[in-house]
Amino acid sequence: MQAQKDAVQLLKHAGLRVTPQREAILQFLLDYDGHATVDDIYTSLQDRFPSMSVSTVYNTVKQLSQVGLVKEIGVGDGASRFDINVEPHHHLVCTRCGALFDFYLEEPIRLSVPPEAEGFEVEDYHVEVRGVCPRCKKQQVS
Amino acid sequence: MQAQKDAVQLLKHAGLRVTPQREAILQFLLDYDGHATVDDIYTSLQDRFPSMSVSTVYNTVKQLSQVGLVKEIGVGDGASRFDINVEPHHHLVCTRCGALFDFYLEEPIRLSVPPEAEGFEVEDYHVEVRGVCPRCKKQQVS
DNA sequence: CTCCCTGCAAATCCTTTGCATACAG
DNA sequence: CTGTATGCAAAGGATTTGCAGGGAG
Repeated sequence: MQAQKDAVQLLKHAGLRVTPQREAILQFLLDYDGHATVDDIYTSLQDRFPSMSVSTVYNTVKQLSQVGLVKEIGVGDGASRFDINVEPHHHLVCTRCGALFDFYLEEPIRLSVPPEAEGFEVEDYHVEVRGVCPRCKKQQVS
Repeated sequence: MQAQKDAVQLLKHAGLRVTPQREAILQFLLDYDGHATVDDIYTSLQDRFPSMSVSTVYNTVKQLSQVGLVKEIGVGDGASRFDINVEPHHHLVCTRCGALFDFYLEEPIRLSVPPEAEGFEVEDYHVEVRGVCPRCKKQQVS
């Protein structure tokens, strides 16, 4: 099976031990269309791994994100979400329903740092655009 | 006293009832140099309002941010922070020490939204730049 | 064989909620 | 007066931690 092998390879290549749980979690994220929360992962894998604990999911996603296989995105309140898309990209967040969409910047940001932060070494940045998604716009009383 | 009056005026102007706690909280934020957490506010006002409860602080900052007197910023993990600077601006976050700096964009972002989000109505956006602040850079073992 | 991962439960942190009382307008 | 804010305590959700046993390399 191609997909399963991918997860294993990715883990090995990242220098992580390959355990059934890790493989399943990574595979789940690879297949998942969207941005999964820890709970999404945990719940969805209950069938196959009834004994898997939440902390394992937390441990795993934390390590996956440390080795750069996934990206943690924490927008607004509630649970963090995990994104298999590790390319630099950003997010639209619907303030009504919480939906999350990826988007890309047409050009990189240019920032002017204040004197106190002179010399700040930028590692990464993330743009969170808040607004109303098309679906919620339609449902608005007009 | 000039400063105290400011807080009262701001509250009145925003249509909020003026209570001693609200006045103190808003005043604290006006004077605070940085981005205070609920706990910062709560702790700092313990002297003057030993009986003030945490929920009052939460209630108050929530309302202040609803009327636009402060801005809530939630970066990464941990507690939300509140910013008296309500102009559109963005933040540098130090991944080592958690320090937070304001910055401004030299020009607004231009985004390309994906087809699924066609028609997304942008209300606001916030850029979170992660990296190493000058102080932490110096302390790095070199 | 060794060390890391897992599972479990408890703990922690941040935030919200319900309700009775007190106070601003 | 009336309605809202306050204080208190308890609940809630997300995440972390400690520890013993199990499995990967």
